[in-house]
Amino acid sequence: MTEKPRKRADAQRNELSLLDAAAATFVAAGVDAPVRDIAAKAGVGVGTIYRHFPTRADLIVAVYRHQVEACAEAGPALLAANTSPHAALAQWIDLFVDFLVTKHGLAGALRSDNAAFQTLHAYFLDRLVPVCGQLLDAAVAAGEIRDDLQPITLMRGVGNLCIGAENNPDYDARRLVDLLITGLRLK
Amino acid sequence: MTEKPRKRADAQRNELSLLDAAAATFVAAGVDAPVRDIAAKAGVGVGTIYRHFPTRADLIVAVYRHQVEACAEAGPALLAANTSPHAALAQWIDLFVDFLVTKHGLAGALRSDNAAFQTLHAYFLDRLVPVCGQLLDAAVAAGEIRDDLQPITLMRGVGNLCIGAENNPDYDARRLVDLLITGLRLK
DNA sequence: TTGTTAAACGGAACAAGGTTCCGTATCGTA
DNA sequence: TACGATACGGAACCTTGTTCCGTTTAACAA
Repeated sequence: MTEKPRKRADAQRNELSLLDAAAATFVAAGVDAPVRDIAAKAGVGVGTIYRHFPTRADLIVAVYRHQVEACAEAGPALLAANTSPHAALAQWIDLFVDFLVTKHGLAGALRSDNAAFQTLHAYFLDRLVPVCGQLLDAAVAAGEIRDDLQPITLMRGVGNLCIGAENNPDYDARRLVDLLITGLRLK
Repeated sequence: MTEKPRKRADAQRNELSLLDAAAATFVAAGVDAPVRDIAAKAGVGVGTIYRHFPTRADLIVAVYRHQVEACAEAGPALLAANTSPHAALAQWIDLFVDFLVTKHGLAGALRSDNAAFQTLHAYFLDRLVPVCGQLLDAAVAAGEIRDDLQPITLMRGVGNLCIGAENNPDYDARRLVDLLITGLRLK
């Protein structure tokens, strides 16, 4: 039962190089950076990228997995630390916005209907929507907000608002997200 | 002074065909449809497209100009027809959302930082931001909403919320825009 | 009508990026 | 050390945007 087809040493090495190179390239040129650039920076051929990460989304997910996990785990923690669930929700959304606006092009990729980004989309949604739902439910239960907004709609809306938010002087995504969360309140 | 370098008959004809073909193609395949497809549908070579419409944005603007103008003109009309400027604002935004969500891919194009879409961006902003500003000012003057939101930020936010809204069952852009406008209210 | 010319046309050619494929190199093991 | 499986590299191919130039055609004057 315990399969153990351990990967070859060179394959493990390359996977690491690729992750490093991708992280660096994403910072410098955004998550849409050419595959060839990433391969070159990692010192491998393009074939090697596709072997390890069949789609760009797989690579992006691998690079940001830790941060997404951290965000997901912050949800319950914030709920526990705040007396007002609405405040916890606002803080959590803020965390999510922080994450998105510092990853050049990520919000846009999340939105893309390109098949290659399907995995990315699915991962973010699977991991974060339940957390968002928890916060939303708590706020509804506390009578702080309206009860007719689906977690997935909120997540998508916030994601959309973050598109193109990086270093754009006359577009304040955080501000808009804040208005959205405010609009959620009853009364 | 009155220059009259009238265009050649074939050029005028082709421009019309192109506009028709583009409109049809945009409906069927979105505003990102391949240039070659549009050229083929119009029965002209790709060179002819570029001669008439140097960038894709020029073509998009030409196709949707009438509708954008109509939207712009609806602003003052709604203000005059409503006793509450906030209600007028909500209705106007609704018109804008209607326009965007029925044009597959347009909201995304509006957001693109690709140089080719610069003109599109500029046209929409030039034409609609002042109208939005007028509505916003009136609502502020009536004491209905907070006074610290720039028209351009609002327009961009609404545009962003409309990205990917076409036939997507679990994403209700209109709903989110509504929350945003609600969040604007004082109290 | 016909000749001349500037305007406009078509589409081949080129560039850029994604993706596939297969001959070659390397690893792990007997 | 030899051998099979695994992984690698990068050329080649596809799609889409964009440019360029030889050819066609509309406009107009003689």
